Amino acid sequence: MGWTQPAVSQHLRHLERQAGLPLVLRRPRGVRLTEAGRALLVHADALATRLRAAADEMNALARLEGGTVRLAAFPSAGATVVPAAMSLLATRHPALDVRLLQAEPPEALELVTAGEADLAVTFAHDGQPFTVPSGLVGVPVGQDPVRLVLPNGHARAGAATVDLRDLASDRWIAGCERCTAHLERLCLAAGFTPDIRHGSDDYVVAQSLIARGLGIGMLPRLALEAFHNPGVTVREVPGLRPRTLHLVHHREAGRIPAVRAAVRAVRDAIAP
Amino acid sequence: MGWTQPAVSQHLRHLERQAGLPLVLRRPRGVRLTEAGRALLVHADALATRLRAAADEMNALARLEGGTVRLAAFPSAGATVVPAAMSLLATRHPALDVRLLQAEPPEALELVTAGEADLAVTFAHDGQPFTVPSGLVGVPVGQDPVRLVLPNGHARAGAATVDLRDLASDRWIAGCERCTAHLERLCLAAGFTPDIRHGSDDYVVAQSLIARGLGIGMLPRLALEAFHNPGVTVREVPGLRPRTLHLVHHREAGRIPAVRAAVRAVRDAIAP
DNA sequence: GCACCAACCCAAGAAATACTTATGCCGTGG
DNA sequence: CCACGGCATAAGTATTTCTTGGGTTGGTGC
Repeated sequence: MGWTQPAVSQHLRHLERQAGLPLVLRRPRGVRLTEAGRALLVHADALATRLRAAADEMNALARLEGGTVRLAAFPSAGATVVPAAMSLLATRHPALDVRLLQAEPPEALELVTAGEADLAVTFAHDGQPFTVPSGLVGVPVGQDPVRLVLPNGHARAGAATVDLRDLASDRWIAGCERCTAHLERLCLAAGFTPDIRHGSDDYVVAQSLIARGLGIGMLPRLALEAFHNPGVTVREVPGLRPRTLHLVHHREAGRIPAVRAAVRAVRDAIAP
Repeated sequence: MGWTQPAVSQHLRHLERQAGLPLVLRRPRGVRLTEAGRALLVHADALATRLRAAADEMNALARLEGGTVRLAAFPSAGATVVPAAMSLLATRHPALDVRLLQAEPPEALELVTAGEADLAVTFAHDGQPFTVPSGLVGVPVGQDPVRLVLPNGHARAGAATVDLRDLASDRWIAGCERCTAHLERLCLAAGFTPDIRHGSDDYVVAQSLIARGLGIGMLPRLALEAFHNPGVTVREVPGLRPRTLHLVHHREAGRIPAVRAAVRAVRDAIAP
């Protein structure tokens, strides 16, 4: 073990003092274990084995040959970039256990705060302040353009691009709470108050309503990548700023290999 | 645990450096274990449990609430004082496991030397040098008077005591090797060479031979306590020195509680 | 909004522990 | 008889570990 002989002697003496028993008998050619010594050796071997097991497990976690990372993502990400990222992770670190929890950004942040998720995939619309609960940090990982979604055959569906002001008299289908707020702000800037008739944060539901001509709406590209109802037409609105995607985790969690790997994978899935 | 807070912090930092992973995440109201931290905690708990088990076992051995002591004893002791001692030990330390190995003194010493017995019960006749193998120590624990054994009806059986010189023309039954040597030395001192016809270190055999009138012999009191053939008469020989009983163990074994207890018990069994 | 408090970190020094070097003893074997 | 293997002891040094006395941060109560 790279120790000198007196070091061993002193350890032994110390052990014997503590045990209150002789552990070895000194004999002509070396020492011989006493009954107590043999008993202690069994325990010592077990302890050494356990220590090694602990070190092995720490190594495995550090080298991503094990461990778990829990992702909280909003639906349209959970249907697009997150599966892509999970696929990347599966090839890079086959033993890493990745778990997905579906949650809209506010709840996703709560999950991370509560320690029930390691990483949240969130978004913020342009103009919305991107704030995270204290103790968490967020890193932007990409942008997601917002598109206008019209029923096929809508008056403006023929043009390549559409100006918001041309839609002042349309009926609207809104999305989640924050998306609705964003929509209202945009329309206000364009000089009108949108006539919101329905609301659903489910992009399949929203597209069904739109396809039936019950209104028009705005959906991010990710949602349209996840699902595109053939009854709707997608158009760009010049000047419409994309929403920003973020990854949020505990301030210190960036040092956890599993979290780092997940962050990298999501980033790579968004911008290959 | 009686530690100040920085001490804990430093230990934690050290552990994290060694593991290469964060073990806790610092949060508003205290820390929270990471996955690695939880994994390590499981190992730590197991280690602590094992350590306690080891300490408990050492304590049990030190307090004689367990453990084994192996006695090597010659037959006449094994039939008398050793069972008495074992009985004492059983009441004093019910959990102590006492094991008896039968062996004449020379082999008994070998057993102790070889580590196959912890304690040897031996004897030495007066005048015989009491030497133990180096590394072992012997403590005298009592004396065992040697008696003359005659067939009932022997010419000298009528007297209360008998002088050796009156037995110069008798036929003799000898015992073990060392007893035979002792007998020859005694007779030589009395002025004759004994006519040894038979030899047996088994005191039952020897008494059977004597009872049949095939010779006379000398037996220690312990042997006669163990067994007394009604066909023989026991007489004292004035001036005949007793043999000395010894306990022999490894030089350092005196510090082993089980051995100490056994020594005490044998001594108490001999001289209550 | 401010002060306060809890919980943690950091740096430096003090205390305790662990290890090494140097030496000695004992028993064995050539 | 001497040399050597194997261990013990003593003293000095190195290292580790703990405490003391500072901060910082973020939540909480007035």
